Amino acid sequence: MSPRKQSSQELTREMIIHEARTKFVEEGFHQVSMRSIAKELDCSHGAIYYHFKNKAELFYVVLQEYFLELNGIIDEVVINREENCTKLYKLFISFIEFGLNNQSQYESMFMLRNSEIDVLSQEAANFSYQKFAQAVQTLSNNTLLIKDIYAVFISLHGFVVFYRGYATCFEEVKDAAYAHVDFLIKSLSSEKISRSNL
Amino acid sequence: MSPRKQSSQELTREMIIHEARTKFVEEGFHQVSMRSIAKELDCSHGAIYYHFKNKAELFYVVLQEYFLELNGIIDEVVINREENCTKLYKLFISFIEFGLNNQSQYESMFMLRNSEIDVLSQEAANFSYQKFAQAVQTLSNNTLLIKDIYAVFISLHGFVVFYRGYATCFEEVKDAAYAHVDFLIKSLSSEKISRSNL
DNA sequence: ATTTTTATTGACCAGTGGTTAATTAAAGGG
DNA sequence: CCCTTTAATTAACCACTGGTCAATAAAAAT
Repeated sequence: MSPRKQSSQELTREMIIHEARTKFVEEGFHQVSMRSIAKELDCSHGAIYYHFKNKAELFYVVLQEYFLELNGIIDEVVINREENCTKLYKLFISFIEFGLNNQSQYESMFMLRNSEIDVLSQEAANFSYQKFAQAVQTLSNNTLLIKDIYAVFISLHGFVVFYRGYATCFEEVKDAAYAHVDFLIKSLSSEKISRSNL
Repeated sequence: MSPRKQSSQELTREMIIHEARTKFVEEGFHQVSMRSIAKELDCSHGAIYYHFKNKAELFYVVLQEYFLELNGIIDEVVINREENCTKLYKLFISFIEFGLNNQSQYESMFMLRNSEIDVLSQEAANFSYQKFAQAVQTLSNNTLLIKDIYAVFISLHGFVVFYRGYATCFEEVKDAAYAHVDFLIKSLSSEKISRSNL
């Protein structure tokens, strides 16, 4: 009856991305179906496959924005004019805050395994981690061991993963977050003193 | 043609659980379909629904075993005749080891959110955590704060979640695990000294 | 005006979790 | 031993999922 719409209402890549992002943020990768996106855009789901190879590729594009956002947050903290140790603290908290205020995104960015989408975004995830590690290194005046930075990252990751789904936003668990970061910084601090024999 | 099989080859709850467990361990909750289990058992997938309300309930039963296994591991470490600090170290390593050597199970036990199965196993997960916390408390001669024990648990959790999918077993990342646990214990140790003003 | 390209549809595929009427084997009762 | 009841199973069905593709019509190029 009507293959190809009139140009005024033609589907664009941006329209799809926009709708995908909206639903993705609300429901997460697995809960959003290509058909539900198509329905919202008043088109058949087949049309989306003309613009994107598959679901993973579509959401990979959406995810890019959030990797950029996270990277921007890291930059922002480092650039601030404050004490290094204050900035370090804020960096850790900001990471957790991002994770818990963007739970669907965080899941696809750092948690999914063997699901097509993570294969694509693995590089971006790695880059964000490198950025994080570099920031920590800088803010600590290069006094930290790489493996300890890794340990911090993994521990922050654990916090986000643990509270995800249980808390709906950072605000709800900020006290626990502060305590967790305190705990990690305590370890980092004791490193500088007692570590030289291992 | 043949509703109801002859008693010699009737389906039992145990047969289903056994097959479900096998596939579950290999592929994980979401990858295993009720139909694939049925196929292996030479029955229709509808038959499984006679024995189990739904997929979540079936795998919940399977998961119980692994909660017990984890609890057993915790007990074992505590009971050993060794230095408390050695046991504490082993407890942390054992948790990571369990997580990485039982990745599919760990995912359903501690990672899934809002997927029916986690609602059922939340209680068991909480119990296992309590057991872990109690063990830590005991092994540290009650010198630790609850929130620090929480922080350790979350950080260990982070390690498992992070390496899951990337490593196929504990052995592959044991060095990183040792370093991570070192990092956490360093924080716990410094607690005892410097913590009294917060 | 005609051809070519581009975007879209809708039917289709194989798969998912889950339900249910119909059926038959087994168990229980007289 | 027959008959009824109960328990277990099947197959067809539902509404979904991601993904493909021939047919088609609008738009662009000639």
